[in-house]
Amino acid sequence: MSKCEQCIVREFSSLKTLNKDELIKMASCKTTYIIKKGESVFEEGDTLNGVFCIKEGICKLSKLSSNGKDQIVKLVKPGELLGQRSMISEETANLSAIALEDMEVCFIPKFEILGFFNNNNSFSLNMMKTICGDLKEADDHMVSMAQKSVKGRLAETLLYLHDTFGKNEDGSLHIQLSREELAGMIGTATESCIRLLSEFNREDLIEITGKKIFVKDIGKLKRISE
Amino acid sequence: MSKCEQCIVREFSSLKTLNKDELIKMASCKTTYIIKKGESVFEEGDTLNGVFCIKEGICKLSKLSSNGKDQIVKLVKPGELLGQRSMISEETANLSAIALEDMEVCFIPKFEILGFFNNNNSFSLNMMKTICGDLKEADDHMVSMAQKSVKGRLAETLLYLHDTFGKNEDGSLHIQLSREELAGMIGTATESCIRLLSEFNREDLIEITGKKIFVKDIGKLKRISE
DNA sequence: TTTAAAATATGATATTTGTCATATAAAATT
DNA sequence: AATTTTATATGACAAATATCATATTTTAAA
Repeated sequence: MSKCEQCIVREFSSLKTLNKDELIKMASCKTTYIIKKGESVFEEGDTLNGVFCIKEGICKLSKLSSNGKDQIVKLVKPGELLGQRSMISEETANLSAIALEDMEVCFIPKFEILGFFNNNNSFSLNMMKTICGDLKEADDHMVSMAQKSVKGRLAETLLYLHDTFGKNEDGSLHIQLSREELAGMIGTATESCIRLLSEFNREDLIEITGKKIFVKDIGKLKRISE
Repeated sequence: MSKCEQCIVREFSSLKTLNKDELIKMASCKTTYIIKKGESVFEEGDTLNGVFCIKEGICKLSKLSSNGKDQIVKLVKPGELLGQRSMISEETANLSAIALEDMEVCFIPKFEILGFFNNNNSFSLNMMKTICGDLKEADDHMVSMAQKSVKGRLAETLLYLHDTFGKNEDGSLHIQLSREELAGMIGTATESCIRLLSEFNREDLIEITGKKIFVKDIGKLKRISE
């Protein structure tokens, strides 16, 4: 059982407000899991009796739409928590969490989190702020979906991936999504997504080499996204 | 200064977890405002040093998109609170709140709410649950926007208005939006919205008499929305 | 009441996007 | 290495949606 005190990712989530004793207590309750790429941390409809803290690996939060397509609602990075919403609402999960890379996550049981809520006000407030941040993101995302063209959404998403997950040494986007997943993020058909990527490539906004995507003209992409 | 204890709408929001003393304290801090139809409670970018509790009247929460159109993100009813997100995040308002009917709202200052957070755990938890509920709604709404056709979204929205705000005595939808506002809810051009309403009317899914809309075939609308 | 302005409605047309078919390339399996 | 499966790519076409023009109706204002 590793010590939570020393875990670097703790710095990024609401868990940073916990004191030494609370961290020790948490370390004794937590369970660590390895989730392989493509596997789920949890799925829509699952009951979550706690939250997951991502130590390593990126995952997608997606929802199956009534038309049979998977919409990716959000990408989640190390340091962030998963499943707070369902746990707090006492509802089953509204989204599925699927690993885009091999992941390492720690599960922290509900009673532990509720205990922190009761005894540590800055923890509650911090968690509330995080959820409020998610809400703002979701509202903004909704407006994009409703008001922007598919092309605008693709440009926006490429910039988001670039800014949020960074580049590899060769300059390509660090995060590698399949065309189907990218289409699932922007809410369009896979073929449309591929077509627009080719168009962006032709117009030198990006460069495509196999699975790798290089963002070449941030300014123009920004203009297209607006 | 009216007493919050006796205010019926208190029953519907997180404020229901407050005890008698807290309510008396709140009553002495609050300010009541009358907002006429079309006026704003607050606008995008405003700094909110507290929350508004809606005593009467419905309002829309909308955001101006980069294409110049207003997207309606949510409608808010009496009993609900406005502005919690911005207050908790300590950010300026992300959305504008505009009255769709004459409204009566009470403003409760931030220090008061933060005091309740500190002293009343069930208040914090309840507020957290509300925000989590908003987040779930927003995620679901986003998936609809991304995956459904305009027709599906219109059907969905009509059912939502029907189920959430009810009917007048004559059977027409209680809430009356302009075609432009309805288009702003479903994220489409006003003309497209009008055209589809006419189509629904022709196919006897709804009946249109001037501004009044009568939902006639819930089953078919449900099918179209999926 | 008359006039002006705004909202609703509809047609014509252009653009965007989805669907289906098919080809090629890449990855996984035998 | 050969074969199968899956992912990517592109063309052809259909369907959905936006835009622009204009008519009509409703509402607001003079």
